Amino acid sequence: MPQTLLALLDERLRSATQLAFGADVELPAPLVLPTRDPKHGDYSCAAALSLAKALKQPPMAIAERLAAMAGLEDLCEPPVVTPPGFVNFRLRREWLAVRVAEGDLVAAPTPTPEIAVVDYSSPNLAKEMHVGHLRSTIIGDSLANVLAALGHQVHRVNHVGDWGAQFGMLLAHLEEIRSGENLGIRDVEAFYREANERDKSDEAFHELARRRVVELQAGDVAARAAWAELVDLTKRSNQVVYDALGVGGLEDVGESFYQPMLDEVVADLEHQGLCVEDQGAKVAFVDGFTNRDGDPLPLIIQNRHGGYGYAVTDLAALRYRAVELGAKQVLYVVDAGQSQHLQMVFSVARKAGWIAPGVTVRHVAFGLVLGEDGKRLRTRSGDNVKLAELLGEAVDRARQFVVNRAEERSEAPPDDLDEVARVIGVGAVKYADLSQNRQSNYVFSFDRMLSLKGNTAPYLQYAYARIRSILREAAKGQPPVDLAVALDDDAELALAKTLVATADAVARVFDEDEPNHLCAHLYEVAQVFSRFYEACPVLRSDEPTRSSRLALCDATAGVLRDGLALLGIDVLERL
RNA sequence: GCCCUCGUAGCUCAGCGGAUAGAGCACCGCCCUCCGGAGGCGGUGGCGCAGGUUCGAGUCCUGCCGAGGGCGCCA
Repeated sequence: MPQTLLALLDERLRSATQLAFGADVELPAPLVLPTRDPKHGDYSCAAALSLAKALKQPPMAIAERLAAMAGLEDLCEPPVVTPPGFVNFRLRREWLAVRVAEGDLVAAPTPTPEIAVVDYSSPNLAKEMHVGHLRSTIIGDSLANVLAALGHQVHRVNHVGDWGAQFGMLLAHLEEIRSGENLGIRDVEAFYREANERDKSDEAFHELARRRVVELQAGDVAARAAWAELVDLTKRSNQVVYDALGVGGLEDVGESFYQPMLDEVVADLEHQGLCVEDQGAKVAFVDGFTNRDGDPLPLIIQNRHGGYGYAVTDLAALRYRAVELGAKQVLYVVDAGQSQHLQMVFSVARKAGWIAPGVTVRHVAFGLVLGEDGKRLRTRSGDNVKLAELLGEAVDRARQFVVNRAEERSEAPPDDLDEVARVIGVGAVKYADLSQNRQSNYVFSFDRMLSLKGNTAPYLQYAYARIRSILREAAKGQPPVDLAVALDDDAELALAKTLVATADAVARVFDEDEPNHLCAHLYEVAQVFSRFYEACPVLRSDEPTRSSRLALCDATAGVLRDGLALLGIDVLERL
C-alpha cells in the first residue's frame, strides 16, 4: 500500500483546494477526517468552514466549489455538501472491492525512512524485573514494531541500569559469598537486599564498597570481571522475562556503555558555558524549571564529590543517538515521573547543539499500574510485583480458562495447552495495557483482561481463530472460482471500509505514539466482522458470493493477525 | 508552595477543534436454535465547576475543585 486512504484523500483534496483558491490559502490539517455518523458519509472535509473568513465567501459556496473540484471520482461517489459547509464523501464499492482484494492493508511504508531510536524497558541490573518495567517494555515494543513496519530503521535500545555507585556494594558482597555457593538466577533480588543492608550497617563493608567503585571506574581488571559476571547473571534472569513476554530485538546499550564519553560530554558543556559551579557541584540551569523554594532548578552534572550522576549518562546517550547513530527520531518510553528530568535533559542537549532542528526527541510518558483497589500495584508486603510472577499468574489463569472452555464444549483441551495459555495470558496483559490511554494510570485486572467479552486480547484472538476455522473448512471444499470481491450487502461494505482504514489507525499510532488507536481499530474490525458474519452466510452461500466472502474473511484474518503482531501479540489457529 | 498528568454513563475506558459524545461490563426488552455463541437489534444512563477564544469546545486558554506523580547532588 503506497499511501493510507486518509493521506490519499488529503493529498487529492489539498491540491484541488489550492487549484480552486490559490496555493497560498492556509488549510487546516488534517483536511479530511472519518465521519462519526455514517449518515454523513465515510469521510468529510470541514475546510470550507474555516476558510470562509479568509476568503470572504459563504462556507456553503466554498464547499460547493470544493466538491466540484475534489477530483476523487475514482475513489468516491459524487461528494455531498451539507450545511453549514461540510463536504461529505462516500467510498465507491468498486474501489473498495479492488482495494480489499489487493491486500497489504495494515501499513503504508513511509516515503522518507529515517533512523529511529526507541528507548524502552530499561531494567536495573542486579534486580529482578518488576511491574514498573511492564508498560515501558510493552509500549516500547509496540511502537518500535510500528516504526519498523512503516519502513524506518529502528534501534530498540535497552538502556539497562548497569552502572553506578550501587555496584560497589554488589561487588563487595559478591566477594564475600564467592567462597560460599554460586549465585542462582532466583537469588538476584535477595543478593541486592543483603548487599544493601550490609552497606548500611557495616562500616568496613561500606569502605570496601567505596574502594570497589573507584576501582571499577578506573578500569581495574578484577573489579571489571566481577562486574561483568553480575551483569551477565542478571541479564540471564531478565531474558527469562523477555522470552515469556515474547519481546525480542532489544540491543543492550546500558549506562556503562556511555562511561567513556562522559568526560567529553561535560567538557563540551563547560566549553559552551552551559555548565556552572553551584554549591560545590557542576550544574546546568534550564529555563522554566524551579525547585520547591521557587529557585532555579539545576540539572546536576557532577556532584560535589566529583561523581557523575545519571543526568550526564542520559545526556551522553542522547548525544550518541543523535550524533553518532544519526537518529532523526528518539523516543523515550519512560514513566511519567521522569518527565521533568527528561525535559531538562532534552533542553540541555538542544542548547548544546546535539539535536539538529529536524530531529524529534519525545518522551513517551505513561502512568502507573494500579491494583483493583486503585492504588499502586504492590504485593501484600509492599514490594514491587515481580514481572515473572505476574506473567506466570496470567498464563495460569489463561490455562484454566482454556481448560474450562474445553470442558464446557465437551472437547479435549488442545495438545499445545502450554503454548495456547502463554499466547492468551501474555496477550491479555499486553492488550489491557496498550488499549488504554498511556498517559493515565491504569487498573490491572486479570478478570477483565482475560474476558472473552469486550475489548480484550482473547476476544480478538478468538475472532481470528474462528475466521481461520471458516477458511480451513472452505479449503476442504471447492477452490475459489474467482478472486474478485463483491460488496453487495451493506455488512460486506461496512467490513471493507473498516479493513481499508487499518493503515490509518497504524499511522495514527505513529503520529501520536499511542498504540491504543490500533487496539480500538482492531476491536472495531472484530465487531464489524461479527455483524457481517451474522448477516452474510459464507460457506453456505452460492458462488461467486462464497468466494468473495471467503476473500473478505481472509482479509479480516490478515488484518487481525498483522495488527496484533504490531502490538506484540500472537494469534492462534485454534483456541 | 511550584511543575506535570488525569477528571467523560453505576464500573473500566474511547473520543485527530466539526454535525445528535461512543464502546465494553452491569441492568431492561426483542430477535436468531448458528459457518466454532466473540451472538445480533434496541433501551436506561454522562463531559468536575466557572469564565474565555472560536462560525463551532469533551477537545484550546485562564482560574478553581478533586486524584496521582515529580520537585538539588540515588538511578
